Amino acid sequence: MNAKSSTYHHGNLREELLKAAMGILDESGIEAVTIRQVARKVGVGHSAPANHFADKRALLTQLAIDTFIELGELIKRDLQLAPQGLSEKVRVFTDTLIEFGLSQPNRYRLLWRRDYLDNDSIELNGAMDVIYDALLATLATDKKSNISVESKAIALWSMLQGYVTMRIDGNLEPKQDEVSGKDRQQAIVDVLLNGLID
Amino acid sequence: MNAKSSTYHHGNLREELLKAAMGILDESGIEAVTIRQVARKVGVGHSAPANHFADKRALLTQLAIDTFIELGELIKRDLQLAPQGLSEKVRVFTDTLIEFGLSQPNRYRLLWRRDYLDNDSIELNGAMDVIYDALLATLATDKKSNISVESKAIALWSMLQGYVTMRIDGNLEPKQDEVSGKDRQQAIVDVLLNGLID
DNA sequence: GAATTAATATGGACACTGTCAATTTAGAAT
DNA sequence: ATTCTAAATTGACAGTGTCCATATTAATTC
Repeated sequence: MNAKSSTYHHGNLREELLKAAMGILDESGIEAVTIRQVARKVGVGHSAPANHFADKRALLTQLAIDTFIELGELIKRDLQLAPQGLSEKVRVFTDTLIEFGLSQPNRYRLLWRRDYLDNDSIELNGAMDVIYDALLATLATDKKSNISVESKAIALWSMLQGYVTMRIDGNLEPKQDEVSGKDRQQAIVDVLLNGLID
Repeated sequence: MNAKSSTYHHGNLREELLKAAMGILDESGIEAVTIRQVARKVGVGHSAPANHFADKRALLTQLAIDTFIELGELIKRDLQLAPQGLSEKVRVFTDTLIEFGLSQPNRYRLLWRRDYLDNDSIELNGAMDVIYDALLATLATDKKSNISVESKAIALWSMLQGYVTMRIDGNLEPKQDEVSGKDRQQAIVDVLLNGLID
């Protein structure tokens, strides 16, 4: 009844669990996110989370949804501030996404760990579509029409996905391009914009 | 002593464990590959594998090494048979890699699951380098020199990595390009070869 | 306001995991 | 033959996700 000791019913457990889980994810990676560990961090019994998340997958899916939303907001904001040209917008899109991935590696990784997520989640797919649609809309202004917008989007999306994953996993050094001296990420976007060969 | 009943010392357990583990991987995915399950399948105690693999990571790493070697052989063979032109060779490289990924999805996925693998393994990195070097060697014949070969290789490598992953995970339908009518995988290589915009 | 119902939290249990330790077996080396 | 060593065994431990019966509290109904 008093302000302190209403301990049994937490009142806000769902949010607290998500916050704790996200903290563990950031600090120690997805492997460290266990139901029991999250419960311990919040100071609650190991079965309490079951009232708010059907299973571990549901909890992780919510984390992924929140992360997609966060990333989508960033991208939409940066795209609006970007210069008008297509290549400038493409660069802003890639820069924002790469920057996010490198600064929040564990959250970014979670986005693609479909083995841990509920792939049929409407919310999850919707939050991802927001980002993909922003890319489609950007590329739709292109005049080069012998290849569909979809293929262009998939090409860029795929390249980014692969690049960020490899950078995060330490498979790729953040070196500069050996010829142009530009950042590697700028160089590979150049390749896509201008083509691989003459 | 007789041919049948020398049960205690298996004699060939390491190979059998690898075979069984690969079978489980193919059938049920990496999550299903557990030391105990593999041991059960071979018909041996749950601690027997410890004599041949220091831990689960070592076993999975060996599977990944074998898979990289297998894929490397395919790529080298197909590249030799390919026509001489650069874009033709690039297409053979991508086709072989995508075909492998789609037909052996669980093995392909394992290759990039660095959280499950011993990333410092000389053998593992060496087997991967064989493939990457083949790509570098192919691209080195290009005359377009305002971007380094490394950046080109990373761009293509990244795009393939992302594309196959998304295809395997069901994130991408195998539809044809909406304009050219070509296969999607051919279309995105077109994007890379010819550039995104005019 | 009292009684009932629904939501939420608890601790115990179960089957599973990877890994460790002590023990047994069998082949190899001396 | 005896010793040594590699390879297998079973048992144990701590950890996991999830289910279950129980306890507590909040909300709803009468």
